[in-house]
Amino acid sequence: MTTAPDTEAELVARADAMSGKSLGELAQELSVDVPKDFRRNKGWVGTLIERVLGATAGSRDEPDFVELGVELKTLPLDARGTPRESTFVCTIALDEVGDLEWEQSRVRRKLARVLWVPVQADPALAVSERRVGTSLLWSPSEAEEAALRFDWEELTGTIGRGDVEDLRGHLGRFLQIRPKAADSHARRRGFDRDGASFQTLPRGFYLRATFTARLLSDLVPPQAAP
DNA sequence: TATTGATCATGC
DNA sequence: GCATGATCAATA
Repeated sequence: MTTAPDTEAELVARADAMSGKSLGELAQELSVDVPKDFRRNKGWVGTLIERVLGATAGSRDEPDFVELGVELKTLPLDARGTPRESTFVCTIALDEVGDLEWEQSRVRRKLARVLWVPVQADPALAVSERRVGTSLLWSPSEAEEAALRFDWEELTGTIGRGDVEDLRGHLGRFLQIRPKAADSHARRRGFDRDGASFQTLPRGFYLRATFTARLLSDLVPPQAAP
């Protein structure tokens, strides 16, 4: 069990030491089995990287590195180096988010400081052969935060008006709301237009891949066009 | 083929 | 049940 890093510098040093290694190598160092695919192990890469870097495992509503206030997110990249998937941020308290301000939001807290860890996710590569890239310790720029805030206010405003059922995945420029549940039958409390409590599908905030792609393009200059 | 909606495992 | 970690897979 790796101990938690004491400083951001130590965290970054660990991330640098990890870059270039394959998931197979890292799994072997930790004596964990490598699945053939992620159909029944969807969080496997994230959990593996957590352990490598010494994040506090668990399901608490806290940053992965509590002392540092840093959140860890892996970023699955396709063969071109572009994120393949959106990034889950947090679940939504549908019965209270309408009363919150952006400053108090879980989205803002979660994204205040993030260590992005790119990992190859080209389906043509065997899981154990996929390699970890160069991590990026990131905080949103003013422009990025303003953009996220805009989406957040629009989306939570819809919830606050009692129109949660109008929320679809296509809403939101960079931040979107999609189901986040065990299955489509899951239910949790929300409020309708009349303020009456009712049961609805649990939902979460996700960052679109276009947003995370930008972060990486700031880190790695684009290759010259062929 | 990009995206949205659905789903899987685990800990407390 | 709800939080954590996400990817799968049907659809547009």
